[in-house]
Amino acid sequence: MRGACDDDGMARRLTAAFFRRSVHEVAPDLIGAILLFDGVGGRLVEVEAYHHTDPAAHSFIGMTQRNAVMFGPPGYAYVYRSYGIHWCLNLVCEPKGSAAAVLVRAIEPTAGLTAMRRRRGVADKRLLCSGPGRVCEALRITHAQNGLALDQPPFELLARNEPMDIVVGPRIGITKAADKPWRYGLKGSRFLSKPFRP
DNA sequence: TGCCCGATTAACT
DNA sequence: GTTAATCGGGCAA
Repeated sequence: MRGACDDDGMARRLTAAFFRRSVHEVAPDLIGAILLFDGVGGRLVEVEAYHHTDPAAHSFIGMTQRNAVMFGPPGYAYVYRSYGIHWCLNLVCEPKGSAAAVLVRAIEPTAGLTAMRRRRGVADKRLLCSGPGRVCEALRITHAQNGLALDQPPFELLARNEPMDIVVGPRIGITKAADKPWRYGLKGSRFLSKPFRP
């Protein structure tokens, strides 16, 4: 999948076709893409891949009320409650039925900094979106956004227009399949939720 | 119905 | 480094 811009130089909007591929192709291709919600957001610098054959995935046990969106078509938001406190945003991938998704773990803030600081209650730019729960608080994403299409407002998702230096490592905060290197990040970014071990 | 636990975070020592 | 906060999902009973 080419990550370049359109002929007219404008950033390309990511649609379902972008997501209808292996979650392990989509995840690294998302690094560097711009994710906005109501105009607030920035550059994706850290994501993780999940798939229904993966014991760590919510979809591993089969379709339930909570994970139903994961089993639907690609290009939609799956939002779930984490630890009874936080919200986490996933982008559904692969053809319908794969129940695969990419977890958004960290964003480099570029738009709506004032709103993010107000919502998060912190001033440090590095603490605004460095973690899946922080991303949702900064962008004000909750269960109300579960099932929304990613290629239309209030979401806006734009492809990166240049190659990125991607680093890979084990996923964070899981106990099952913890050895799988399905965490992807932008090399050298100061906005990761945790550093990648060399 | 009850119990256990989690794709987390912030505030501790 | 450790731990409390906080609550819905999933499953056993």
